[in-house]
Amino acid sequence: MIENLVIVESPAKAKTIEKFLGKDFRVVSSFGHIRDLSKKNLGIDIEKGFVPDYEVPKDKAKVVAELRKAASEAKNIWIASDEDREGEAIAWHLIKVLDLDVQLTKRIVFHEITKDAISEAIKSPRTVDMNLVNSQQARRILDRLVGFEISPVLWKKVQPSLSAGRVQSVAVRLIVEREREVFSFKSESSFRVTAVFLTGKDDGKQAELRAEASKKFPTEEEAVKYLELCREAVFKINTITVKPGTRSPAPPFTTSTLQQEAYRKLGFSVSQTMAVAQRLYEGGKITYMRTDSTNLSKLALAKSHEVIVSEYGDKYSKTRQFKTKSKGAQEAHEAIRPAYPDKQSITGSQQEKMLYELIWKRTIASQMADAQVERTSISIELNNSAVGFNATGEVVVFDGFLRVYSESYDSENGDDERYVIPPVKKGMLLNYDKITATERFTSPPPRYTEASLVKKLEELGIGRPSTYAPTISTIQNRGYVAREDRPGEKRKVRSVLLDDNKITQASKTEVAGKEKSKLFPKDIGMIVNDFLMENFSEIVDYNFTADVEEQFDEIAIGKLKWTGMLEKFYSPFHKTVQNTLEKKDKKTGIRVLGKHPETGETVSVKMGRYGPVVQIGDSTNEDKPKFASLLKNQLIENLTLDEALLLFRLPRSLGIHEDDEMVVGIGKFGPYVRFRNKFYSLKKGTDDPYIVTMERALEIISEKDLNEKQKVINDFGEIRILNGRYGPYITFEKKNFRIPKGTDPAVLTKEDCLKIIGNNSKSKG
DNA sequence: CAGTGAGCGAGCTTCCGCTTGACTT
Repeated sequence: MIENLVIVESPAKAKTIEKFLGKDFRVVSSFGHIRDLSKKNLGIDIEKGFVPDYEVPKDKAKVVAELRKAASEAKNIWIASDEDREGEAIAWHLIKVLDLDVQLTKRIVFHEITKDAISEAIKSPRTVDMNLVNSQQARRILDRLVGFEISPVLWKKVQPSLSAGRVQSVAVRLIVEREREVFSFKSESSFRVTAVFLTGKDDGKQAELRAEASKKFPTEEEAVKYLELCREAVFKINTITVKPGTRSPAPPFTTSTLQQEAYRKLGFSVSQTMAVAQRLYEGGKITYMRTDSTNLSKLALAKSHEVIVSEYGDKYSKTRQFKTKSKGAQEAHEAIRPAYPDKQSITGSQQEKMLYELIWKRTIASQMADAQVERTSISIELNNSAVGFNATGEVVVFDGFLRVYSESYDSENGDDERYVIPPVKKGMLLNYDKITATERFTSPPPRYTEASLVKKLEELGIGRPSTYAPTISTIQNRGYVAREDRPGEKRKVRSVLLDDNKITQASKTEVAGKEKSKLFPKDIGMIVNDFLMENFSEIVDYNFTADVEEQFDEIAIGKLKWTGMLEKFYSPFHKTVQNTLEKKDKKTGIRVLGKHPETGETVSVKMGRYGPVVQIGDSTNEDKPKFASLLKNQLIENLTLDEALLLFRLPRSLGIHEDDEMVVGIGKFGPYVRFRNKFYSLKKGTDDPYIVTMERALEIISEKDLNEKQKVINDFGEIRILNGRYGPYITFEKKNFRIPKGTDPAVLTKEDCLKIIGNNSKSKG
């Protein structure tokens, strides 16, 4: 018999807490929820008043069995799941599943994982709060109703296996709407005039003063005119203002801000960040990584203060507690911080080190003094124009937290480099060194990255720290959106230069609209989004979650009955579902592009069985309609008639070579030549499938055939030695094995190969 | 891997949030 059994949610937390509690306590973990709505069917008896049908999922059976055993051997049972809606529900499910006594089971919560906080919690146990549990049940059931009633509508009206949900459907909506904004955006250009002035040379030294004209010029002509004025002008410093300013550090990391910064500073994807953070957490190096709180424990505040004072001195320290701003935050945990703030670095993988250092810096910086800056603005007047120049500069007087950390932003143009203004005086006359008018283009709103999408969802109060990464995976797995790159397009940028009394006009090309790892909607995502907007606008409303959250909060304080809340939501919702099923047609996103210029047949584009497809003609005619698939980056939404017609020019025959036909086309992996049932990729950038000739195709074919011949170094039947991208290797039973350095692969015998295979499998297994 | 677009029908898909491994490459 054990005296006390404490159940927490996470095994790593269990380990830590057991150390603090001593011998009389055994601490075990539930690994999150242990019970959920039945997987089959809806799992809710609506007629009886939304009675949930709970079951222990297969993968939790073992955990539950172990918990049962542990519970039966303990005198007192303490449930220390998190202090939020989900945590309270976990506690209640534990009581139900383990057959515990509601009154005798002690419910406690830890606000932080420190010895003091834990001993304090043990002193004041309570019982489970059923209002809070009911608000969780309402949340769970509402999500199930939304997901399991709308998804089947999509299977019928759009495509099988699709899904809709309170969170994912809004995430898709954001991406679809942003793409449409980008698509309809019209870029405008204007000319920005910048100057480099030379200050007077009192002591023989000339300094450069960079400034920008107070006005932009809409046309090149106007810019030239202004530069002509500048050529004759006398420049005088009109005003100088110096204003002190401060900059404050950002709060410590939450899940969302960690994901954003790790993406911007380290290039980690959202799921990568979570995986690395999980390892740091399990290794006891950081606090829990799924949190919406910016709160730091007293211990962390004190430790950080010590570190800052000893490393940087007293005046760099400023203890702060940040208020969590995000909507719907539940604050069951601390912010993400180093477990031991005095450890500036750790051992581990490169990624672990980098992420840890980021967390350390952010935490420490949050406890440091404001930076003091001095912002100088200078205005320069011209004697012959009302349009003058302005120069702004910033000097850091006291670096404060900047010494350790400065936050990154998503903004594309990195104009925020700090510029130091040279010493100047009011009334000083300046000569120009050169003045440049450069064409600037307005840019469309930026497409979402995984990280900026998380930020937006958090702002809307949609999703939770534990679901940001999975949600982003889901909408990609369903094919609604994809993370893609775009090469961008070249455009001409004009400029006018005034130098040495001469005005010259020039232009160069730059690449605009280049994208790296951005979220793009796919056709099926756009079709599903439009379908949901038409039929379930309430669910995809940006405020839907916030509205229901308000009601969950009322349930949690006993002001609203959870079944009543569900009833009020469900009856109109269910009617909409049935109405949509009965009355709405199948949605294919069809667009008629026009008439075929030669045959006059209708050309349309839509979602077909195997993906987006262009169709010429229809089945009412004598001739069967013709079909062609869209290319990878084309969308149903903005395909033109010309682009559609071009798709029918492929695949095309190049003619007969040695009795066999040679065909060129575009497949999943780009343009190809097919000959004797083998596929040969065309060279990117050099070969165009629409104009490539048989002669060139033969070159490509013989090159690849030669490579393939060279690929096999030796063939022993099951075991083969091949030349790969990373050098020679052995392949055996679909597994690949590296050949030790310094070994000539050509002389290896079958026995040698078996030895290498044996060694490698041992070290792995 | 690089196609497909005739039609029928059975059986399957799906949510959000809380937790980690167990899988394969």
